[in-house]
Amino acid sequence: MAKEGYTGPLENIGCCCHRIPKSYKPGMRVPGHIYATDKLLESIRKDQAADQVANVATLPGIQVASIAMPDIHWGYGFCIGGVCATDPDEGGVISPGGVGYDINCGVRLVKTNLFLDDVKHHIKELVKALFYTIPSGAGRTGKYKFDTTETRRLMGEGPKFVIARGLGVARDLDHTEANGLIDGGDPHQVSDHAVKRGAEQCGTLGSGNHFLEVQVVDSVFDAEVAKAFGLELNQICVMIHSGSRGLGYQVCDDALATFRNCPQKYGFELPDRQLACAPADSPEGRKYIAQMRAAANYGFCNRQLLMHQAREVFAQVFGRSWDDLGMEQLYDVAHNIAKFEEHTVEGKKKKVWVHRKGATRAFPAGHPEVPEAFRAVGQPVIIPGDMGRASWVLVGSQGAMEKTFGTTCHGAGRAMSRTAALKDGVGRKIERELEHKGVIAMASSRNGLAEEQPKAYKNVDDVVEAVHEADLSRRVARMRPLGVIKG
DNA sequence: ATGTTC
Repeated sequence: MAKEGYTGPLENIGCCCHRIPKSYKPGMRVPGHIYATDKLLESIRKDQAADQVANVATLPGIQVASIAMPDIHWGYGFCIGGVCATDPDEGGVISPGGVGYDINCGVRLVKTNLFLDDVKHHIKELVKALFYTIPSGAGRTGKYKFDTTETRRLMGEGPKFVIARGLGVARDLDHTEANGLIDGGDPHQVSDHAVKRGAEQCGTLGSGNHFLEVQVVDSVFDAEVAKAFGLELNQICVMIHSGSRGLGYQVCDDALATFRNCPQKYGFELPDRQLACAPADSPEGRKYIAQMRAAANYGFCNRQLLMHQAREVFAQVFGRSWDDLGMEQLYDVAHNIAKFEEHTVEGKKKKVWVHRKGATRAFPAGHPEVPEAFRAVGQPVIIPGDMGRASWVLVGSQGAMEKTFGTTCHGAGRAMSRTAALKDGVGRKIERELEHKGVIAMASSRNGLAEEQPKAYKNVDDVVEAVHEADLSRRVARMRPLGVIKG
C-alpha cells in the first residue's frame, strides 16, 4: 500500500534548513527543522517522514526543534534520520521509537596500509573469504558463543571484555565512540529473552542494510583532516555496518510494551501510538535507559568481533599479520542511540536526552568527547552509502553543535520501499550489474540484494552535499566500494 | 532493523 506524501508547509529558512511551523499540527511544542537541498526535498515529500517530524515536535520536554537530516525516510513512529533532544527537568521523555529497533546500529572504519594496486587482483578471493568467515543474514549465529552470564558481563564492560580474550587490542577502544562503553548501562535489567537472543549472535552481520565492505579512498576533500585521520588517495579500508542484532531488537520490543500505558499514567497525549515514551526520570524511563545503554555496549562488541574476523581474513589472504597490514581502527560511531549530553540551549548550558535515530554524532574540534588523536580537527563521522556508489568520511563541525545538538546524517536514506525494490529486481542479475560497476558482492539472500540495490537509495553524495552546505559536518574523503558482503 | 506476522 503506497503511503501518501507530505503536502504540508516547508519554509526555507536558509542554510539548507526548512521549517515546519508550530501551527502545522495541534500540540507541536517546537517547530520542525528539516535539513535538505531542494533536490532532496522532492524525495522527502514522497513519504510521511515530514509528518513524523511534526509528530515528534509534540513530545513533552522537547528542546528547540524536532530535527531531521537530508537522508530522512519513514520509520516506526519517528522518521529515520531524526534528532530529538528532551530536557528531563521539563518532563522530557525517552522513547524507544526515537532510538530505533536496532539499538546502536552504527559503523566502524578500519584502515589498512594496502593500496588499490595491492588488492585489485585479490578482490574476489578476499570477498569470498570474508563471506565464508563472517556469518550474515537474519537469525544467524556466530562462532563466539557466550553463555548468558558472559553476555551480561560483555554488556556491562563493552569491547574491553572481548579484547581481554584476545579479540582486539586496547587501542581499538580509544577509537570508539564513548570508548565502547556507555556509562549507566545495566545488563541485569535486560530481559533473559533478550540476553538469550544475543548470546550466540555477537560477531554476526545481520541482514537488511548491514554490510561489510572493502573500499578504496576515491577522493580526498580535506587534505589536512585526511592526514590527521590517516587516510590517503587509493588506500584500502574496511567498513563495517551492523548493530545489536536480536538483543537490541528485543530490548526495544520489551520497552515498547512497558511504555504503552505511560502517556495515560504521566498525563500527556501522543498523535501516534508508535511514539510510545515515558519521562526520562520515571521508573519506566530509567529502566529503558539502563537496558538501552547495555544493548549499545553489545553493539560495540558486535562490531569489535566483526572487525577481528576481518583482520583474520586479511591476514590469511595476504599472508601477513593484520598488524603488519596496518589494520588500525579509524573510528566507530553509533547512529541509533539516545545520549545524555550537555548542550547550549538558548544561551544556557543544560543536559538533554539527544535521541539520534539514523543520525550520527558529529562533535567539532576541541570537544572533550572527541578522542585525543582527533581533538585538533574534530570527530570522524562515518557515512555508509549504497553498495554500488560510495560511502563517506566526514568530520564534525561547530555548526552541528549550534543547530542540531552535534548531529549529522547517517547514510544515503532509502528512496524506494523494500517491496518496490524487490519487485524492481525480479529477473535481474544484480551481482552481475554490480560486477560491471567494479564491485564484487556476495549476499546470503537474493531478495536482500534486490532490496539493497543502489537505486533503492538516494545518492549519498547528495546527502553529504546537504550536510556540508549546512555546516553539520565537512567532507573529508569519499570511499568507493570494491567488495561487499551482505545479509 | 527483526528467529522479517507472539
